[in-house]
Amino acid sequence: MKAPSHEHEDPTMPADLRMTPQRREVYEVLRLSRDHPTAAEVFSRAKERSPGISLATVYNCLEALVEHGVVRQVNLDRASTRYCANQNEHVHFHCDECGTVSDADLVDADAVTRLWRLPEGSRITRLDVAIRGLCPECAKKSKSLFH
Amino acid sequence: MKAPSHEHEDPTMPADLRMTPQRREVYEVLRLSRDHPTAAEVFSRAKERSPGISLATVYNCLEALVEHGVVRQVNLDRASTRYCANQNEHVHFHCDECGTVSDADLVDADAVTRLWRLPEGSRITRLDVAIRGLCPECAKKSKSLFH
DNA sequence: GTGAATGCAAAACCTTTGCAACTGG
DNA sequence: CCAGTTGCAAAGGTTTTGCATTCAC
Repeated sequence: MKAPSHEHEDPTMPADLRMTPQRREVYEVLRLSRDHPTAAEVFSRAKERSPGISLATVYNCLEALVEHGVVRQVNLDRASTRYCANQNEHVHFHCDECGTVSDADLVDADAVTRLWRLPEGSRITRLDVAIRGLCPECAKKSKSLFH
Repeated sequence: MKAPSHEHEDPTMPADLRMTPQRREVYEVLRLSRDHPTAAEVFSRAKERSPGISLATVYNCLEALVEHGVVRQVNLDRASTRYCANQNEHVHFHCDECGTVSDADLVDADAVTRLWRLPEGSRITRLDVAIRGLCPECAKKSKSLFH
């Protein structure tokens, strides 16, 4: 039995997001990346398989994907915006030493809103948490310098 | 009895931070501001009392103050970096509607790090939390549109 | 006195925009 | 078919930098 031939119907994509080869490529790059690439990095990876693609288009595609909720933006200080296709509720851990950005999954969603004393009557729509520190590898190295 | 004349000895300032009129002015602007001004806003407020000050110097001063731990940077998405002199452990609440940025005190800092599954062996040095939503005023207005 | 900070302008950097050509649904 | 997307180059806004001058300690 063959699979149905409606291969253009990607269930992970919102129906109102017009799919172009470039958007597919940009999304594919992100789906295969675990390192939260910047727009420039997405551009250079996408160019390997789609040489004609332009940086402005990569920005356009990323914006469209973000607006449709398929991709998340990651902003850390003033550095270039990074992007990830991980749709789980998670926060970002940024290593001060090696600069890598990794995901940390949410364990207790209910407890989150009790951690801060918000003004009475305010409503929360989004939570951006960035944790900085040393990743396990760098923590081990820095420790070994002193022992 | 007069106060001692060592007025240059500001106990809130680290001894190794060389004080210049510009740094004093920039810090004073921030101390008197509750609205987390951007560098450009600090510049324009500082100019009122110190007309000779330059934007590059404001950036220099802010950098020095941040590095010495007297001032905190506030980054929200790609918007201009904002600055605050509030040294309490706190997070930032950003209203989607009116754009204001306010402080929210942290109730339980230790709990924060337990809400997410961090990589085994990682060490935390800093936590940046940005909460987005509607401030009490805007929440009230948006509610009244529907009732 | 001397290393560090200032002010100015120019550069760097990331991101957005204007526009003609093209294309997905 | 045609609104929406692309690619290019140019513009935009924020932040940094080079350098001569000035200043705080």
